[in-house]
Amino acid sequence: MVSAPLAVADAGPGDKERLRLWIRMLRTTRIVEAELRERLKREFDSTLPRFDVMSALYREREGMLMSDLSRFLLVSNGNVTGIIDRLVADGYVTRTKREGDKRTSVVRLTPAGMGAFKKMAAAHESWIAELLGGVDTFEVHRLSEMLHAFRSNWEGEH
Amino acid sequence: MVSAPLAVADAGPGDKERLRLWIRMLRTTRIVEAELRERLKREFDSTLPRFDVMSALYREREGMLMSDLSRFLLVSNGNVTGIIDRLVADGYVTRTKREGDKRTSVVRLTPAGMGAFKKMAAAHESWIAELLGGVDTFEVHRLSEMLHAFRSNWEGEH
DNA sequence: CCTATATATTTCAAGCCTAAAATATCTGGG
DNA sequence: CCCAGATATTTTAGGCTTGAAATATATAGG
Repeated sequence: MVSAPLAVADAGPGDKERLRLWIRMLRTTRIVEAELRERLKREFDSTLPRFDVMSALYREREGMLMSDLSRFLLVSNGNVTGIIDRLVADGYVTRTKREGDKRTSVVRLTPAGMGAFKKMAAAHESWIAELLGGVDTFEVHRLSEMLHAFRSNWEGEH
Repeated sequence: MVSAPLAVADAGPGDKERLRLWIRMLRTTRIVEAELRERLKREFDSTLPRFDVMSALYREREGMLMSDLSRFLLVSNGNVTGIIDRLVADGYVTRTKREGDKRTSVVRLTPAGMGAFKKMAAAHESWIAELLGGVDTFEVHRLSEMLHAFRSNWEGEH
Protein backbone atom coordinates (compact mmCIF):
# COMPACT_ATOMS: atom_id res chain seq x y z
CA MET A 1 0.00 0.00 0.00
CA VAL A 2 2.15 2.85 -1.19
CA SER A 3 2.29 5.04 -4.24
CA ALA A 4 4.12 8.24 -5.21
CA PRO A 5 3.58 12.00 -5.12
CA LEU A 6 0.57 13.14 -7.11
CA ALA A 7 -0.34 16.26 -9.03
CA VAL A 8 -2.24 17.99 -6.27
CA ALA A 9 -1.86 21.47 -4.75
CA ASP A 10 1.53 22.15 -3.15
CA ALA A 11 1.90 24.49 -0.19
CA GLY A 12 5.61 24.81 0.45
CA PRO A 13 8.93 24.07 -1.24
CA GLY A 14 10.24 20.69 -0.17
CA ASP A 15 6.77 19.32 0.56
CA LYS A 16 6.87 17.09 -2.49
CA GLU A 17 10.32 15.85 -1.56
CA ARG A 18 9.20 14.96 1.93
CA LEU A 19 6.20 13.17 0.52
CA ARG A 20 8.45 11.21 -1.79
CA LEU A 21 10.73 10.31 1.12
CA TRP A 22 7.79 9.13 3.17
CA ILE A 23 6.45 6.95 0.38
CA ARG A 24 9.85 5.37 -0.16
CA MET A 25 10.31 4.73 3.54
CA LEU A 26 6.92 3.09 3.77
CA ARG A 27 7.55 0.96 0.72
CA THR A 28 10.95 -0.16 1.94
CA THR A 29 9.73 -1.16 5.38
CA ARG A 30 6.80 -3.01 3.86
CA ILE A 31 9.03 -5.00 1.56
CA VAL A 32 11.30 -6.02 4.43
CA GLU A 33 8.38 -6.65 6.78
CA ALA A 34 6.65 -8.88 4.25
CA GLU A 35 9.81 -10.94 3.87
CA LEU A 36 10.24 -11.27 7.64
CA ARG A 37 6.59 -12.19 8.13
CA GLU A 38 6.82 -14.90 5.52
CA ARG A 39 10.01 -16.38 6.96
CA LEU A 40 8.73 -16.33 10.54
CA LYS A 41 5.62 -18.12 9.36
CA ARG A 42 7.46 -20.66 7.25
CA GLU A 43 10.33 -21.49 9.61
CA PHE A 44 8.79 -20.99 13.06
CA ASP A 45 5.05 -20.98 12.38
CA SER A 46 4.96 -17.60 14.10
CA THR A 47 4.19 -13.96 13.35
CA LEU A 48 5.83 -10.55 13.66
CA PRO A 49 3.52 -9.33 16.45
CA ARG A 50 4.25 -12.45 18.49
CA PHE A 51 7.95 -11.97 17.88
CA ASP A 52 7.77 -8.36 19.03
CA VAL A 53 5.93 -9.27 22.22
CA MET A 54 8.34 -12.09 23.02
CA SER A 55 11.25 -9.78 22.32
CA ALA A 56 9.94 -7.23 24.82
CA LEU A 57 9.41 -9.95 27.43
CA TYR A 58 12.84 -11.40 26.79
CA ARG A 59 14.51 -8.16 27.73
CA GLU A 60 12.31 -7.76 30.81
CA ARG A 61 12.97 -11.06 32.52
CA GLU A 62 10.95 -10.10 35.59
CA GLY A 63 7.86 -9.59 33.46
CA MET A 64 5.74 -6.69 32.28
CA LEU A 65 2.21 -5.45 32.80
CA MET A 66 -0.17 -5.50 29.85
CA SER A 67 -0.11 -1.71 29.81
CA ASP A 68 3.72 -1.67 29.79
CA LEU A 69 3.65 -3.90 26.76
CA SER A 70 1.15 -1.87 24.80
CA ARG A 71 2.95 1.38 25.59
CA PHE A 72 6.33 -0.04 24.65
CA LEU A 73 5.12 -1.69 21.45
CA LEU A 74 3.02 1.28 20.36
CA VAL A 75 -0.15 -0.76 20.01
CA SER A 76 -3.53 -0.68 21.72
CA ASN A 77 -4.36 -2.50 24.95
CA GLY A 78 -6.98 -4.69 23.36
CA ASN A 79 -4.51 -5.80 20.77
CA VAL A 80 -2.01 -7.05 23.32
CA THR A 81 -4.71 -9.05 25.10
CA GLY A 82 -5.31 -11.23 22.05
CA ILE A 83 -1.65 -11.82 21.28
CA ILE A 84 -0.90 -12.77 24.90
CA ASP A 85 -3.95 -15.08 24.97
CA ARG A 86 -2.48 -17.04 22.08
CA LEU A 87 1.03 -17.09 23.54
CA VAL A 88 -0.39 -18.38 26.83
CA ALA A 89 -2.32 -21.07 24.95
CA ASP A 90 0.98 -22.12 23.34
CA GLY A 91 2.73 -22.29 26.71
CA TYR A 92 5.20 -19.53 25.87
CA VAL A 93 3.93 -16.99 28.35
CA THR A 94 2.26 -16.83 31.78
CA ARG A 95 -0.08 -14.26 33.29
CA THR A 96 0.31 -13.95 37.07
CA LYS A 97 -2.20 -12.08 39.23
CA ARG A 98 -0.54 -9.75 41.68
CA GLU A 99 -1.13 -9.40 45.38
CA GLY A 100 -1.59 -5.74 46.14
CA ASP A 101 -3.27 -4.69 42.91
CA LYS A 102 -5.81 -7.13 41.64
CA ARG A 103 -6.40 -5.22 38.42
CA THR A 104 -2.99 -5.96 37.01
CA SER A 105 -1.20 -9.12 36.06
CA VAL A 106 2.44 -9.71 35.30
CA VAL A 107 3.22 -11.31 31.97
CA ARG A 108 6.38 -13.40 31.73
CA LEU A 109 8.09 -15.67 29.21
CA THR A 110 8.14 -19.34 30.25
CA PRO A 111 11.33 -21.40 29.77
CA ALA A 112 9.73 -22.80 26.61
CA GLY A 113 9.04 -19.25 25.49
CA MET A 114 12.67 -18.26 26.13
CA GLY A 115 13.93 -21.18 24.11
CA ALA A 116 11.59 -20.51 21.20
CA PHE A 117 12.45 -16.83 21.23
CA LYS A 118 16.19 -17.33 21.23
CA LYS A 119 15.97 -19.46 18.09
CA MET A 120 13.78 -16.91 16.34
CA ALA A 121 15.92 -13.95 17.41
CA ALA A 122 19.07 -15.50 15.98
CA ALA A 123 17.36 -16.17 12.66
CA HIS A 124 15.79 -12.74 12.68
CA GLU A 125 19.09 -10.99 13.14
CA SER A 126 20.69 -12.92 10.32
CA TRP A 127 17.74 -12.17 8.05
CA ILE A 128 18.08 -8.46 8.70
CA ALA A 129 21.81 -8.69 8.05
CA GLU A 130 20.99 -10.37 4.75
CA LEU A 131 18.11 -8.11 3.72
CA LEU A 132 19.92 -4.87 4.60
CA GLY A 133 23.25 -6.23 3.43
CA GLY A 134 23.06 -4.01 0.35
CA VAL A 135 23.32 -0.89 2.49
CA ASP A 136 26.88 0.30 2.99
CA THR A 137 28.11 0.06 6.60
CA PHE A 138 28.88 3.76 6.76
CA GLU A 139 25.41 4.60 5.47
CA VAL A 140 23.85 2.28 8.02
CA HIS A 141 25.31 4.36 10.82
CA ARG A 142 24.34 7.61 9.23
CA LEU A 143 20.77 6.57 8.49
CA SER A 144 20.39 5.08 11.93
CA GLU A 145 21.49 8.32 13.59
CA MET A 146 19.12 10.35 11.45
CA LEU A 147 16.15 8.22 12.38
CA HIS A 148 17.15 8.32 16.01
CA ALA A 149 17.30 12.11 15.89
CA PHE A 150 13.93 12.25 14.20
CA ARG A 151 12.34 10.11 16.85
CA SER A 152 13.91 11.98 19.77
CA ASN A 153 12.69 15.20 18.25
CA TRP A 154 9.21 13.72 17.81
CA GLU A 155 9.00 12.37 21.31
CA GLY A 156 10.24 15.62 22.71
CA GLU A 157 7.21 17.31 21.21
CA HIS A 158 4.60 14.68 22.06
CA MET B 1 5.68 -3.31 17.85
CA VAL B 2 9.37 -2.70 17.83
CA SER B 3 12.22 -3.12 20.27
CA ALA B 4 16.02 -2.94 20.08
CA PRO B 5 18.97 -5.27 19.48
CA LEU B 6 19.20 -8.03 22.02
CA ALA B 7 22.01 -9.99 23.60
CA VAL B 8 21.89 -12.96 21.24
CA ALA B 9 24.61 -14.61 19.14
CA ASP B 10 26.14 -12.35 16.49
CA ALA B 11 27.43 -13.69 13.21
CA GLY B 12 29.10 -10.79 11.44
CA PRO B 13 30.40 -7.30 12.17
CA GLY B 14 27.76 -4.70 11.38
CA ASP B 15 24.90 -7.13 11.94
CA LYS B 16 23.94 -5.41 15.17
CA GLU B 17 24.09 -2.03 13.51
CA ARG B 18 21.82 -3.17 10.70
CA LEU B 19 19.41 -4.60 13.22
CA ARG B 20 19.37 -1.31 15.07
CA LEU B 21 18.75 0.55 11.83
CA TRP B 22 15.85 -1.74 10.98
CA ILE B 23 14.26 -1.30 14.37
CA ARG B 24 14.51 2.45 14.14
CA MET B 25 13.08 2.48 10.64
CA LEU B 26 10.16 0.37 11.73
CA ARG B 27 9.50 2.49 14.77
CA THR B 28 9.66 5.72 12.81
CA THR B 29 7.28 4.56 10.11
CA ARG B 30 4.88 3.27 12.74
CA ILE B 31 4.81 6.55 14.59
CA VAL B 32 4.08 8.47 11.40
CA GLU B 33 1.60 5.88 10.16
CA ALA B 34 -0.32 5.95 13.44
CA GLU B 35 -0.59 9.71 13.23
CA LEU B 36 -1.80 9.61 9.62
CA ARG B 37 -4.30 6.86 10.39
CA GLU B 38 -5.74 8.84 13.25
CA ARG B 39 -6.06 12.03 11.22
CA LEU B 40 -7.63 10.30 8.23
CA LYS B 41 -10.16 8.73 10.56
CA ARG B 42 -10.91 11.91 12.45
CA GLU B 43 -11.07 14.34 9.54
CA PHE B 44 -12.32 12.18 6.68
CA ASP B 45 -13.73 9.10 8.39
CA SER B 46 -11.39 7.06 6.20
CA THR B 47 -8.39 4.74 6.49
CA LEU B 48 -4.87 4.42 5.14
CA PRO B 49 -5.64 1.36 2.99
CA ARG B 50 -8.59 3.16 1.40
CA PHE B 51 -6.40 6.19 0.80
CA ASP B 52 -3.73 4.06 -0.85
CA VAL B 53 -6.25 2.38 -3.14
CA MET B 54 -7.84 5.68 -4.12
CA SER B 55 -4.43 7.15 -4.71
CA ALA B 56 -3.55 4.35 -7.13
CA LEU B 57 -6.87 4.76 -8.95
CA TYR B 58 -6.46 8.52 -9.09
CA ARG B 59 -3.25 8.21 -11.03
CA GLU B 60 -4.75 5.59 -13.35
CA ARG B 61 -7.78 7.46 -14.59
CA GLU B 62 -8.72 4.73 -17.04
CA GLY B 63 -8.98 2.23 -14.21
CA MET B 64 -7.07 -0.81 -13.00
CA LEU B 65 -7.65 -4.53 -12.66
CA MET B 66 -7.86 -6.02 -9.18
CA SER B 67 -4.58 -7.81 -9.82
CA ASP B 68 -2.90 -4.55 -10.93
CA LEU B 69 -3.96 -3.00 -7.66
CA SER B 70 -2.70 -5.78 -5.46
CA ARG B 71 0.61 -5.95 -7.30
CA PHE B 72 1.12 -2.20 -7.15
CA LEU B 73 0.13 -1.86 -3.51
CA LEU B 74 2.07 -4.93 -2.37
CA VAL B 75 -0.94 -6.57 -0.76
CA SER B 76 -2.81 -9.81 -1.39
CA ASN B 77 -5.65 -10.19 -3.88
CA GLY B 78 -8.19 -11.09 -1.26
CA ASN B 79 -7.34 -7.99 0.68
CA VAL B 80 -8.07 -5.70 -2.23
CA THR B 81 -11.45 -7.37 -2.79
CA GLY B 82 -12.69 -6.27 0.63
CA ILE B 83 -11.41 -2.71 0.38
CA ILE B 84 -12.94 -2.24 -3.06
CA ASP B 85 -16.23 -3.73 -1.83
CA ARG B 86 -16.45 -1.02 0.79
CA LEU B 87 -15.41 1.77 -1.59
CA VAL B 88 -18.09 0.61 -4.03
CA ALA B 89 -20.67 0.61 -1.24
CA ASP B 90 -19.68 4.22 -0.50
CA GLY B 91 -20.06 5.21 -4.15
CA TYR B 92 -16.39 6.12 -4.57
CA VAL B 93 -15.48 3.36 -6.98
CA THR B 94 -17.07 1.26 -9.72
CA ARG B 95 -16.33 -2.27 -10.90
CA THR B 96 -17.01 -2.75 -14.62
CA LYS B 97 -17.11 -6.18 -16.25
CA ARG B 98 -15.14 -6.30 -19.45
CA GLU B 99 -16.21 -7.61 -22.83
CA GLY B 100 -13.53 -9.95 -24.06
CA ASP B 101 -12.34 -11.30 -20.72
CA LYS B 102 -15.14 -12.09 -18.34
CA ARG B 103 -12.79 -12.96 -15.49
CA THR B 104 -11.55 -9.44 -15.03
CA SER B 105 -13.22 -6.20 -14.11
CA VAL B 106 -11.94 -2.67 -14.34
CA VAL B 107 -12.00 -0.64 -11.15
CA ARG B 108 -12.36 3.12 -11.48
CA LEU B 109 -12.83 6.13 -9.23
CA THR B 110 -16.27 7.79 -9.58
CA PRO B 111 -16.51 11.61 -9.70
CA ALA B 112 -17.45 11.48 -6.02
CA GLY B 113 -14.38 9.33 -5.39
CA MET B 114 -12.17 11.83 -7.23
CA GLY B 115 -13.53 14.70 -5.19
CA ALA B 116 -13.11 12.89 -1.90
CA PHE B 117 -9.61 11.81 -2.81
CA LYS B 118 -8.42 15.27 -3.82
CA LYS B 119 -9.40 16.65 -0.45
CA MET B 120 -7.65 13.86 1.39
CA ALA B 121 -4.52 14.04 -0.76
CA ALA B 122 -4.06 17.75 -0.08
CA ALA B 123 -4.41 17.20 3.67
CA HIS B 124 -2.14 14.15 3.51
CA GLU B 125 0.64 16.04 1.79
CA SER B 126 0.50 18.86 4.32
CA TRP B 127 0.53 16.36 7.19
CA ILE B 128 3.66 14.72 5.83
CA ALA B 129 5.26 18.13 5.37
CA GLU B 130 4.46 18.83 9.01
CA LEU B 131 5.44 15.44 10.43
CA LEU B 132 8.72 15.24 8.50
CA GLY B 133 9.33 18.95 8.87
CA GLY B 134 12.06 18.24 11.41
CA VAL B 135 14.20 16.55 8.79
CA ASP B 136 16.60 18.92 7.07
CA THR B 137 15.87 19.47 3.35
CA PHE B 138 19.32 18.29 2.32
CA GLU B 139 18.91 15.13 4.39
CA VAL B 140 15.51 14.49 2.86
CA HIS B 141 17.09 14.24 -0.57
CA ARG B 142 19.92 12.08 0.63
CA LEU B 143 17.72 9.69 2.56
CA SER B 144 15.27 9.46 -0.28
CA GLU B 145 18.01 8.53 -2.73
CA MET B 146 19.37 5.88 -0.39
CA LEU B 147 16.00 4.25 0.01
CA HIS B 148 15.43 4.40 -3.71
CA ALA B 149 18.77 2.71 -4.33
CA PHE B 150 17.96 0.06 -1.77
CA ARG B 151 14.65 -0.72 -3.40
CA SER B 152 16.06 -0.81 -6.92
CA ASN B 153 18.72 -3.18 -5.71
CA TRP B 154 16.11 -5.33 -4.02
CA GLU B 155 13.82 -5.46 -7.01
CA GLY B 156 16.72 -6.26 -9.27
CA GLU B 157 17.28 -9.43 -7.27
CA HIS B 158 13.64 -10.45 -6.81
C1' DC C 1 -16.89 5.23 55.49
C1' DC C 2 -18.45 6.39 50.78
C1' DT C 3 -18.38 7.77 46.56
C1' DA C 4 -16.41 9.98 42.43
C1' DT C 5 -12.74 9.56 39.61
C1' DA C 6 -8.77 7.24 37.91
C1' DT C 7 -6.42 3.11 36.38
C1' DA C 8 -5.80 -1.78 34.36
C1' DT C 9 -7.62 -4.90 31.57
C1' DT C 10 -10.94 -7.27 28.58
C1' DT C 11 -14.60 -7.33 25.31
C1' DC C 12 -16.64 -5.84 21.13
C1' DA C 13 -17.55 -4.37 16.33
C1' DA C 14 -15.51 -3.29 12.28
C1' DG C 15 -11.86 -3.21 9.16
C1' DC C 16 -7.26 -4.91 7.45
C1' DC C 17 -4.23 -8.73 6.18
C1' DT C 18 -2.47 -13.24 4.49
C1' DA C 19 -2.30 -17.86 2.46
C1' DA C 20 -4.88 -21.27 0.57
C1' DA C 21 -8.99 -23.14 -1.46
C1' DA C 22 -12.79 -22.46 -4.51
C1' DT C 23 -14.85 -20.40 -8.91
C1' DA C 24 -14.88 -18.88 -13.25
C1' DT C 25 -12.90 -18.01 -17.49
C1' DC C 26 -9.33 -18.20 -21.04
C1' DT C 27 -5.92 -20.39 -24.20
C1' DG C 28 -3.28 -23.46 -26.66
C1' DG C 29 -2.26 -28.10 -28.14
C1' DG C 30 -4.19 -32.34 -29.71
C1' DC D 1 -14.03 -29.44 -30.52
C1' DC D 2 -11.98 -30.67 -25.95
C1' DC D 3 -9.51 -30.35 -22.12
C1' DA D 4 -5.32 -29.38 -19.31
C1' DG D 5 -2.98 -25.81 -17.46
C1' DA D 6 -2.88 -20.81 -16.80
C1' DT D 7 -4.98 -16.56 -15.15
C1' DA D 8 -8.34 -13.40 -12.51
C1' DT D 9 -11.01 -12.99 -8.77
C1' DT D 10 -13.61 -14.18 -4.58
C1' DT D 11 -14.18 -16.78 -0.48
C1' DT D 12 -12.63 -18.57 3.83
C1' DA D 13 -10.31 -19.21 8.27
C1' DG D 14 -7.45 -17.22 11.35
C1' DG D 15 -4.81 -13.55 13.19
C1' DC D 16 -3.81 -8.40 13.81
C1' DT D 17 -5.47 -3.69 14.71
C1' DT D 18 -8.06 0.15 16.54
C1' DG D 19 -11.28 2.92 19.41
C1' DA D 20 -14.89 2.61 22.41
C1' DA D 21 -17.63 0.35 25.82
C1' DA D 22 -17.73 -2.70 29.70
C1' DT D 23 -15.62 -4.66 34.12
C1' DA D 24 -13.10 -4.62 37.97
C1' DT D 25 -10.30 -2.57 41.24
C1' DA D 26 -7.88 1.34 43.55
C1' DT D 27 -7.60 5.76 45.70
C1' DA D 28 -8.47 10.24 47.38
C1' DG D 29 -11.52 13.86 49.11
C1' DG D 30 -15.38 14.83 51.81
